[in-house]
Amino acid sequence: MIKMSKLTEYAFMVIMALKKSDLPASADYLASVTGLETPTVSKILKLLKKAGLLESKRGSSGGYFLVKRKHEISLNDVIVAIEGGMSLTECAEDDSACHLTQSCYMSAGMKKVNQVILNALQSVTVSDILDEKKKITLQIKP
Amino acid sequence: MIKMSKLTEYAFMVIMALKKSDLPASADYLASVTGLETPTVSKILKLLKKAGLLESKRGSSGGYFLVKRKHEISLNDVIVAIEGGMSLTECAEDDSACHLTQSCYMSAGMKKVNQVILNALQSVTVSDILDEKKKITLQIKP
DNA sequence: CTAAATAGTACTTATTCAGTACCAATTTAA
DNA sequence: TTAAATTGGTACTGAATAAGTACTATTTAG
Repeated sequence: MIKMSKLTEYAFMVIMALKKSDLPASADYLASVTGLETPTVSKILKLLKKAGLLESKRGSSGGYFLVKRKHEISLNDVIVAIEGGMSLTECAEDDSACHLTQSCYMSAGMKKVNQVILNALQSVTVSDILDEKKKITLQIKP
Repeated sequence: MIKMSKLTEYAFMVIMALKKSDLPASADYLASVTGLETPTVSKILKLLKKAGLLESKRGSSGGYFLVKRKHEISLNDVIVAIEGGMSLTECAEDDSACHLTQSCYMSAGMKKVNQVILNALQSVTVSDILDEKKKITLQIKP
């Protein structure tokens, strides 16, 4: 089964747990709210920060807080932050990644498929995922 | 990086190598054509057969042959055959797969995103991937 | 100064992936 | 009828990746 890693799933839960308030939330607090282990939450928070999705404040009463609203964070943003993105094949994003390039001609076609999937992932935001009532309508252009 | 497994990539190469003729091609022959190892090709062929994408004939001058045309085999068919499909999260296809169902509400939204990706994978055929000149135009409906 | 919290690194364990090996069953062709 | 070619199935091994854990340094508020 092709799927996102557990860590990425957890990342959505962590983002979910972050309120829009400017008060930083500690890794410990987020762990207790989500039911995940603190080190796991901590690892996720660092990756999300590195990707610019949230900021942190050190020291006592420090913690993490979102710098974007949930409807400004796409599914793709989170996937890129945690596992470096999504691409059906290596060659579709880097032609030199395959030593069979000479005998294999999937690359061009795969790129197009990847683009479609990428568009889908970019069109859906975290807030879309959380709000079950909102209809997700996607406009995919080839 | 979320991506298909190597075996799935190889599966496309193997299908590519199969001519539309009714003459069966042996695993050995397909290995030499694709540059892959025979046992690897053999494993792929068995999975593809199990999924109904091709048939086999035993004995001397036996081998494997396609039962569908390449434009009738979708990207999704191959992914399902080799690795059981694609679903961003377990919960999106099986609610019982997650013990956090009580506290996590991604499921409904994820299902929608998965549906979009599934549509994309079903809309593209093997022959689309191989023919670089053909424009892939997708009609995705929410 | 002290407590609380992030930052960073390194390590361990579990799971999956990729590849290999072997033998049984079947069919064709000589 | 016999031998060679080929699929069918299972089991195994090593490598790569993922997941979780542990420890220490750094920063900040009070």
